[in-house]
Amino acid sequence: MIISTWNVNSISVRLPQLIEWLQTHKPSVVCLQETKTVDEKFPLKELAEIGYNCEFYGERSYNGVAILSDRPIMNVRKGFIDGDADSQRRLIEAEVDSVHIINVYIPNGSAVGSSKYEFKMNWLEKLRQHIQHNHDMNKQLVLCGDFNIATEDKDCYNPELVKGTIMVSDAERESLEKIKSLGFVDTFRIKNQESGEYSWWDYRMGCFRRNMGFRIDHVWASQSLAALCDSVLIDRAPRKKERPSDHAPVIATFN
DNA sequence: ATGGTGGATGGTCCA
Repeated sequence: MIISTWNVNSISVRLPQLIEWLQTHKPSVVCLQETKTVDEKFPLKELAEIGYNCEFYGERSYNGVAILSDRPIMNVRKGFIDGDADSQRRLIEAEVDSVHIINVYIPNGSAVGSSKYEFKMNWLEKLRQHIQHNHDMNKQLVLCGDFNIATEDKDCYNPELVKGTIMVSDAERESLEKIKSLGFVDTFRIKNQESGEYSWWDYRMGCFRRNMGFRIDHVWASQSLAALCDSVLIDRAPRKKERPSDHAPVIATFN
């Protein structure tokens, strides 16, 4: 079973690339972030034509998440249960073949100390409480998406240069670690301890060409599911295309 | 310290 995640930065712009990518890799599940479209305009038919069911939670211009699968998507939930913080659509969850999937687009946070940073920190705490109250870590559970946090120094291109800034600050990492300590494993790190593998590169300053990136897109799994993890790959191919998303897909394969 | 680029949108906001 392949479970993947991809911040597409507009599903309407990226639809041809997404369709090609789905047909190449045939993932059982792909979690999308930054779809940037209202639900009425989600390209349901085009994706159904290539055999994918879709559940989505979008809004105009910003944010938006979706879960696509070639299998039935069950028990879909959108947003936080208490309804708060739903002004931004960043969370969708479902079950596929008895695997519980939580797809998140964690706020970017702009700059440490800004109001958006405060929103990010609050959202992280809200996510932790949500998982603690609504999920069973003893089940097969996935938390994946664009986390907008590089968890270790080796997950960014120049740790000294970016130390303490957005996506790598201690407070962000600690808040994310609290979620991880509920019982998640970073599947990418099960078999790969190397630095220099990133999932996001800024469009500006030729960052991709110079591999100035961050590994901020993650597939985390509960212990029982992580034990079945075969491989995790960051697929840089779509990032090399014309008009790419600034993020690369992450592909996790489970037995 | 600033700017660079890309998407949605229709003058800026967000990343």
